[in-house]
Amino acid sequence: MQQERNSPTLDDVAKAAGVSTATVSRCLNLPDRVAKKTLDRVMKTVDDMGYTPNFGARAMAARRTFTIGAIIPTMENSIFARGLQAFQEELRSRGYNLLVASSSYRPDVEKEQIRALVSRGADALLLIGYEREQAIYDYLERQGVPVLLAWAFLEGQVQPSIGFNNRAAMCSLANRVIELGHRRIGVISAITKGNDRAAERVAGIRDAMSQNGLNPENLKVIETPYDIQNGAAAFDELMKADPGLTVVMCGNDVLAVGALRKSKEMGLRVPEDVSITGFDDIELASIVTPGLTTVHVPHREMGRKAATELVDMVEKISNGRSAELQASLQIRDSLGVPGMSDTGGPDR
Amino acid sequence: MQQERNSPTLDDVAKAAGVSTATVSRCLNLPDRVAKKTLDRVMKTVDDMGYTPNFGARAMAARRTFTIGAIIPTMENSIFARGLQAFQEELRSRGYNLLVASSSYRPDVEKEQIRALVSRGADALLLIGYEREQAIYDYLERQGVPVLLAWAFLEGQVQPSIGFNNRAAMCSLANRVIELGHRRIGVISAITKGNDRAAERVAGIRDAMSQNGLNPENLKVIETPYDIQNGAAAFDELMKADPGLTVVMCGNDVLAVGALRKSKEMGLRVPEDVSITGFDDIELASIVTPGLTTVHVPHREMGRKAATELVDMVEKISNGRSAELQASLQIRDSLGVPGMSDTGGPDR
DNA sequence: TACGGCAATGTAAGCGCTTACACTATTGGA
DNA sequence: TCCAATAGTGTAAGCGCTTACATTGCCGTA
Repeated sequence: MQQERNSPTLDDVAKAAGVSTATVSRCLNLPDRVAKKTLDRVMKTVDDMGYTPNFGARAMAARRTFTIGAIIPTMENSIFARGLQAFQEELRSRGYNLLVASSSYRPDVEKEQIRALVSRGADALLLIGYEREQAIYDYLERQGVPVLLAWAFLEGQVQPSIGFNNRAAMCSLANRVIELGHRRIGVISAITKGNDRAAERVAGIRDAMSQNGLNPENLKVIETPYDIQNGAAAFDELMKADPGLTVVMCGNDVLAVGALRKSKEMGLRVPEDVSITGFDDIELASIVTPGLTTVHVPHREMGRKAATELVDMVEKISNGRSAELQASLQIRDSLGVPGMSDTGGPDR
Repeated sequence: MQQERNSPTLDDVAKAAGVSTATVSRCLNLPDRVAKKTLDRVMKTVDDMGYTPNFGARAMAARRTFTIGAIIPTMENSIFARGLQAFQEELRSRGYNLLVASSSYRPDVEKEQIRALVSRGADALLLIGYEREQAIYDYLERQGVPVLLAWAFLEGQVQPSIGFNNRAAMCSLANRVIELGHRRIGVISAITKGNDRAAERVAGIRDAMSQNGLNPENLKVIETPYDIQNGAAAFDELMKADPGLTVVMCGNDVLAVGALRKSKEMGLRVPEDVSITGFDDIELASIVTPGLTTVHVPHREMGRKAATELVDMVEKISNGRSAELQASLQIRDSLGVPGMSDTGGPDR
């Protein structure tokens, strides 16, 4: 069961090329410290032998990996995909690699993944959102691993972060909703426990209600895991509990798409009978019919900025600067004025 | 610029617990070879110090990583997400980890990623499709790294693979299309160069044409990269070049969704004016309106089987068994009979 | 009582690499 | 002509872990 790898080592290459291991190593890492002639000969040998350096050994000796780890809640859906793509591209252009892990929105899994990435020698870590045990931040500090948070930005937090204000963004969408005349609002949120983004978004809706003289207590909220099916089920539950709802605001586009689909099944027209809004502006939002009114998040910009900042942190150019990006409303057709329906508005 | 990590090492733990490094290592890896009392004391020390083993060092000493690498063409879209998720779950239950990389459908990038994963000590590799330089297989063989291919299955290939017959699957969909009366078929395919799945799918359509007495030469094919926008553009081009097309078969669902959207913009009704089909049956396929008729691929099953087989290969239980899975037609509303339109069919 | 056997632990040799330091030519300036 | 500076290369000490082998102490048995 012992793996019998006989891949060539630095030593093998050195012998074959008739130089010392130091020289081979230099050819690979600091080519201009080596005579052209030697370099050519060594590189040819490297190619001929199909030599690949052993990452573990290299990391151990050099005490760096040029690898940055990122832990996202989910790979299966595309919320983070675009941002991560940009993150990776930027990282690569700076000479770093990306190691991704996903936590399935589970704090215990995230913790495990953090240890795994540290164990693998990640030079720094990108994490999503603020909310996690303090012990984790302590651990990371002790290990000397810089961390940057993304997809969230809150004044006065200790941890450096690149993101936007989820609460304010959702509040501004809710204001728009209320402006249009909606009074009876239902909410389908992701599970807020352990997920500050989700919690902040719901809070943003309540803010808007208060600002407009509505009682936030009246807000009906259903929490459910990130999944189209769940969005559909939640919509059903919400509408059955209160058929007078004129708008259902969803914590993310995926839930909103589920709601949209369910509304169709229930024979409700959107936005005539009921309006639906999302959050994130993933590609799907522009594809469904009607197009989803949502909050546009600057994923790519966030990914790019996070990458440059994190590299700066690793290279001690910065010791962690936060940046707030702006999310904007993306108005499409799924949000309308209440009471457009022939069957009579709820407030007649 | 030198990272001054002072994270505790095995040695530190050993000293603190008053035992040798060997004992600490055993506590971590073979707990039942250690006296209960010692074990408890050591584990407590490990916890207290926040010790995390250094993966590189461990890999080097143990000559195994319990990590399996997978290189997929893209993370951004969800074709592979579901399969990969299942792959990972199964891997985890067998005590292995997954390391993912994406190649952006570029052979050179894939090659680089393969080296990177080998360099990181992957015990085995999962690759998509057959088509790549022989040199890569040779390299992997020399390195002693088992490989399994997925998402494709072809008789008589040397490499073990878990997948389905793309050609036969698409052929069966095309047969259905022709059965319904379609004669003028347009195709939007992914780039076939370096992508055997894409090429096989187009070939499958030609097979069906031959079988039904149509001339495969007449098939109009546009190749374009995997992206909704591109699908839309290709649809536009196809329909402008030949407005008489009654059906556009797409190489995957993403392109099909693009085509669907474009058809709407062009004022063409689906399937009355033109039918559209996809391939893969990603979630999106059931969400768009009309629902996409497509080929259902057993992603999860494929991921699961690939994981068990790959682990068996690493553990020398198997030296590579192939398995063919069945893809099936998923009939929805985007495929209809030609000439349903009031505006007159092409063959009036 | 003596001793084989076993359980628990320790000792130390690497695993494949980087890099500080040492060494040898070579070069150019005084 | 001599010497300092410099370029090119080699030597060897680890980096943090696993594991074969050696050692120790204990038990049960003859």
